[in-house]
Amino acid sequence: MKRIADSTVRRLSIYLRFLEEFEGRGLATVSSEELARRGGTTSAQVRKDLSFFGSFGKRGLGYSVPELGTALRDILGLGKEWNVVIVGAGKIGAALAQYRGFRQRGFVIIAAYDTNPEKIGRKLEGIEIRDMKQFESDVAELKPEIAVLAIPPEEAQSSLDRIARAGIRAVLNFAPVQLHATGDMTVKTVNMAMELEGLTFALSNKDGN
Amino acid sequence: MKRIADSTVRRLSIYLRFLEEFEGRGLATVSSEELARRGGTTSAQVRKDLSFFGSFGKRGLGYSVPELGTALRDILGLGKEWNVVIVGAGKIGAALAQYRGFRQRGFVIIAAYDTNPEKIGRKLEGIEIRDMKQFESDVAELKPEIAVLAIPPEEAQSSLDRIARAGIRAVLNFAPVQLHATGDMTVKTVNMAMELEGLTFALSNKDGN
DNA sequence: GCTAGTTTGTGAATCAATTCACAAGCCCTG
DNA sequence: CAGGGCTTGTGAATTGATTCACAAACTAGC
Repeated sequence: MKRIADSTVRRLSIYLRFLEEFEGRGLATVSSEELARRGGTTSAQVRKDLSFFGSFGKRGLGYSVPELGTALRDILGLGKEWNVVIVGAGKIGAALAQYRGFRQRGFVIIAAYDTNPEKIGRKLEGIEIRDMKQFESDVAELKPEIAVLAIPPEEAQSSLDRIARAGIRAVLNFAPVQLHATGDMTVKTVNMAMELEGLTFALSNKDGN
Repeated sequence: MKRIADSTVRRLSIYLRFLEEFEGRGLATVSSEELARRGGTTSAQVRKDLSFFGSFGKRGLGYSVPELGTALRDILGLGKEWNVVIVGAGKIGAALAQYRGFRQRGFVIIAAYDTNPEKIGRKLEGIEIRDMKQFESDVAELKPEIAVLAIPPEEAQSSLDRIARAGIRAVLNFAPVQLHATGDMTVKTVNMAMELEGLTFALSNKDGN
C-alpha cells in the first residue's frame, strides 16, 4: 500500500468524530462539503483523503453516515479492542488512566507500572499499579499492543528500550525528549512544552512586535 | 516576515533542548550535523530552519552553543516569563499544574479555574483554584497571555469563546474537540485520542496485515 | 425515461517542504 | 601566509501535500 501521510490519518480521526456525532443524531448521509466545514478543511481534501482507501460515497448524494463510520473505524484499526499499559504512575499517568476518550475508543488499560515501592500495589483510577520488575513477564503473558510512557525524561529512553525488548511495537510518549526507536516500532510523542513554545512563537511574531 | 511553517518552529524547539543539554555540559560549539543526528533530521534541514531567522554559525566551525541558544530562545519568545492560567481543575489540569517543563521554560501558572464549588478555594499542586465567575475580572487585572483548556469537550467551545472575550490570545487545548477560533487567536490542540489512533492505524497497516 | 441539480472521485496544476550540492568562509598547520 | 580540511548558507532540484476543475454517476421531479 502507498504510504499514507500522518496529516491524512489525523484528519480521518477528525472526520470519524463528526460522523459519530451525526450517527448519534440519526443523520443518514453527509457530504464532503459538510465534513470539510466542520473539520476546518476543504471538500477536495476530504475526498482525496478518503480516496486513498477506496470509494465510499455515492455521486450526487454523499456518504452514508454509518457506512463511512464503519469504514473509517476499520481503516484506523478501531474495529478491535486494544490493550494498553501505562508506564509511570505519576500525575500524567493518573490523568491518562481516567481519560474518558480511551475507553470510548476501545482502548483498555490493563495495568500501570512504577518502580516506586510506595505506589506499587495501590490503584490509579481503578487500575492496579504493578512493579516494573514484573513488566517483562506481564507483557509476555497479557500481550498489550500499546504502551503509554509517562515518566521523567531522564528515564524515558531506557524505558523505551525495555518496552521494545518486551515486544511492544507502539508507544505514546509523554516525556519531553526525542526518543530513538528501532525500525519496526511506532512512537508518537506528545510534548506539551513544545506546543507551548509554538504558542509563544506565535505571540512574539504576531503583527506589532 | 515570511510565514514560518509549524514544522520548522517545532524543530527549533528540539534544537534548543539539545543546546541546553550541551550548555550544561559546557560544550562550546556544535555543528548542524550533530544537531541533526540528535534531532532525527538532516544537517541541511537544520541549516535551512535557522536560515529563516539569520546566520548564526561560523563556516568551518559550527555554531556557538550559548549564542545559538540565546538566539533560539529569542526567536521562540522564551526571553520573557509568560503568565498562564489553567481552565479546568480536573485530573488533566492537575497533571499540567505540576508539570516541570512549564516552570523550566519560564511559564508561570498564576491560577486555575473551575465551576465546581467543591474545588474552588482548594489548591492544585500549590496553585489556587478560583471560581470561574472571577475569570474575566482576574484576566483584566493579571493579564495572563496564555490559557490552558483542560475541561470536558462539551464545554470546550464556550470556554474558548469566553477566554477570547476576556482578551487572551493564545490557548493550549486538551479537550478532544475541533475548536473554532477567531482570526487573531492561536489555538494548539493536544488530542491524545487522536495520537492513539495514529498508533492503531500504524499497527493495523503494518507489513503482514 | 428525460432533464436539472447534486456530489463524488481523480488526474493535472499549484503550492509547500525537504534535500541536494556547492561556493564561500573560517580555522589550523607548517 | 598558503594550502588542506571543515562547515555554513543558500539557490536549484526534488519530493510531497493540497487545491483545482471537471467528467461520471446518482437522485428527484415531472
